[in-house]
Amino acid sequence: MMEARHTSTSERRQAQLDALVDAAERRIATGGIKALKARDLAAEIGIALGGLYNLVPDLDELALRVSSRTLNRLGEALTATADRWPLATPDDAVNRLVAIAQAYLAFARGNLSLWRTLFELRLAGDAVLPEWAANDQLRLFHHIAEPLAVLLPQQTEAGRGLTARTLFAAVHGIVVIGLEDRLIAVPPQALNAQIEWLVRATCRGFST
Amino acid sequence: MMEARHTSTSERRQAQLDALVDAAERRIATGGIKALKARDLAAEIGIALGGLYNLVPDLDELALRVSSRTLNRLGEALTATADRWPLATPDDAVNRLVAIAQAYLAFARGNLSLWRTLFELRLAGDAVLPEWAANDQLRLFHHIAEPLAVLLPQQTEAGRGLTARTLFAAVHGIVVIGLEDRLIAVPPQALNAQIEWLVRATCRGFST
DNA sequence: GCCTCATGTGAACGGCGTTCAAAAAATGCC
DNA sequence: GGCATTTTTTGAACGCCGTTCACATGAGGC
Repeated sequence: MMEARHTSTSERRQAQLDALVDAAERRIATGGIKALKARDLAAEIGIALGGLYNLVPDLDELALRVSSRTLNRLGEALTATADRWPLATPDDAVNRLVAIAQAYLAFARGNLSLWRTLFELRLAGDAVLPEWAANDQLRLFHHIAEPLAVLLPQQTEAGRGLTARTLFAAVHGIVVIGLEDRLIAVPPQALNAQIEWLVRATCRGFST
Repeated sequence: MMEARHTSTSERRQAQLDALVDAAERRIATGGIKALKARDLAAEIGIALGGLYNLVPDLDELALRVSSRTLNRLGEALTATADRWPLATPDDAVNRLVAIAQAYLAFARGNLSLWRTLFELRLAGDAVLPEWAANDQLRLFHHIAEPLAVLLPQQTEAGRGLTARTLFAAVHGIVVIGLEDRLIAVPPQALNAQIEWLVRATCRGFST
């Protein structure tokens, strides 16, 4: 053991785990979740096949860790976009919502495989969602709920949360189907315009 | 060979293929696409393992055939719903669109695993979508485009087609995320109301 | 130096989709 | 019917997969 000085076992394990998640991320980004092979990963980070299971209980959890990273990068992208748009008037709110939706599309386009695995992951039977994953998601919804507070000041927090989820899901639907070449969908070059139209239309729906 | 009289080879092959797709459909409906195992299927329809590949080139195509059935049943469900709603006035059109969207949700709920495999199927690299599959999809969009013609008489056919795709994708997004227990989403009991709200809001967006 | 114990290893296991040489059945011909 | 030829069916075998576990390896305390 002991290749670097002052390196405890747990520190090395953490470094190996980081390398593993790095490798997993690269492989998913290149070849999708189907490209996550135990033997390839072990070879890439220089440990024996069985050693993987000292770092991670199974490959599903590895994909989950990659997804967590992706979700955080998505959050940063949305934050960066939101910060570029003022939020004083209702018009500002609508514009920011449009910008966020389009940033979502841009992120999905630019991180296609990683973004897809966010939703392809179906955990085995027991299906207990780790709480950190839930928190990651809640943080995303905040980006939508915030402008909604300007647009719908009279609504309750819970009501706006529901609206935020609905709006997100609708935009998400356009993006999923639009980026899926197998389906007859909104053509890729029209996606931005259609998303903008949908967001503006639903926002107009608030006032009537 | 020859167990039933006047049964040609090709007729028996067709019967076996039907039995195979039946079995595949049952297994997907029960356990999702992960439950589609070559050995189980062969045993269930009473042929040898290798015999499967006389009926179907691989399991992906089998899943595709099941998906075709599902798509057709979905089409029938939407047709039945559409037929129950008049289409004389713009108000009628909006109401019908809402009804169709909710019928889509109901179908997804009632055929969860089969409906999911419609979208989980990612065909290998070459990615040529069989034309019959494309036609199935086009027929579905017609159900949305038809009311849109009443709502947007001045628009071109192509423009309405684009709107139909966008509207479908948005509703689809709410349904996918809403029926996915892994994600924080619109709670199931609120799905109907949220879908109705979205459809009505976007329809109001047409006139302004 | 030596014992102890945590850590790392890779052969092995069970399961998967798919293939293919060989067996079996059907068909054609006398 | 009997034999040769072709078609169809069979299941053992292949290669790959995720995961496990008996064993080897090396570090830390004495």
